[in-house]
Amino acid sequence: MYEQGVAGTSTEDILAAAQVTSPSQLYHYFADKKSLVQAVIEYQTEHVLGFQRPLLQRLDSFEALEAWRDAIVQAQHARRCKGGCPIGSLAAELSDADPQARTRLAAGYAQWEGAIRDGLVSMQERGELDEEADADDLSLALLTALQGGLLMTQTRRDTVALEAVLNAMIDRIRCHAPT
Amino acid sequence: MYEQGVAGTSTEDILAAAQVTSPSQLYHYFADKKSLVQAVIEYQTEHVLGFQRPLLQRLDSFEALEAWRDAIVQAQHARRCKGGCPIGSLAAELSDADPQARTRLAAGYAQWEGAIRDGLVSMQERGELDEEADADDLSLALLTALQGGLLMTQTRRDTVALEAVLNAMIDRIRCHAPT
DNA sequence: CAACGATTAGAATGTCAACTCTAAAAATGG
DNA sequence: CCATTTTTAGAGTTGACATTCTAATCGTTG
Repeated sequence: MYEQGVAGTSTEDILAAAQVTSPSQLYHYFADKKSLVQAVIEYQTEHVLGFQRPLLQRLDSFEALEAWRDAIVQAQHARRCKGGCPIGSLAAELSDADPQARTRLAAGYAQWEGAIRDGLVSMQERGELDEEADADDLSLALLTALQGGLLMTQTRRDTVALEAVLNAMIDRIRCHAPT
Repeated sequence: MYEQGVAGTSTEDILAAAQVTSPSQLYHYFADKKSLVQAVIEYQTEHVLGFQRPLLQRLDSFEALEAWRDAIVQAQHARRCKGGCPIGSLAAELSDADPQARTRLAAGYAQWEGAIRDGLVSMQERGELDEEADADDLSLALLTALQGGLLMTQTRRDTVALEAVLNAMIDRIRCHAPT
């Protein structure tokens, strides 16, 4: 579903990917495709946060913030700029069509945003960032910029736009740095 | 297709929207659905640029930049935060699946980016913006941030994230303002 | 080992979507 | 106004896809 989209993934594709022979297995564990998609959203949210949290939890300096940026850019290169964001791709396809999916995707974004905010707050606690900086606002803007960067990466097949937004946002955060 | 996605739009939906009774009409003017989609991409690109250009061509001040931001936020509210970006929605759905579509969408983004850059350059010419500011870089980052903002708007059903990125980017550009 | 629930096969069904075909109507133009 | 091309109707074909059904197998427990 990440590679071909939800609509572009048939039950047969799912069976093949799961190395399973009969659709009855699929329908034994999932009521229908929609509830399987819900599970996919949860799975991808875990996947993304599993990748992001280790990087965000040690946000103690601007170097760490740049390392986070580099890891993301690096990951896109590794998949040859295909695929975009696992959450963002689902969000674009499902937000308008499936209200339950939308709710779950919004929750995933909220978690992600929270992880970024925690990182920025820890930078504030260490004195790397001005106490007056609005961590809520900056984390939301950073995540949003990242979403745009990943979409542009997917369409342009290069990470130039992704690097441009992330650098712009990091520079903006740096405006709030002390000293 | 903007409302339901390309995959979610059937030939019958198209006939109904075009107030046409027979599929033979559709296939008289378009070879297949894929080439119709190509036409949709071109149509939406024109549509977006038609909305953006008037705002971007008179970018002579930060007030004008803020007016651009406000018009976008306003437009999202008008459609109750549904739909996202007409180009971005297609980009997310088609970039990986249809190489021709991807190329055309990337070209659409390039045009849009160019329009933003022209606006920033005109600000430089009027002395509102430092000559040393990298208009290429800023315009790409601004468009990318906007794409993320529109996607987040669609999923969150509010424009908070959109406003946060756009404000962040405008503030960053303001760092390059003289005086 | 018997009985029962959980799991799996695999064929089958019904729906819907993309596209085609034949022929009729409508426009065009000499 | 006739001939030719363009456009439209509308039924029909084909294939794919989500889902279901019956029955078989497997695992577990008394």
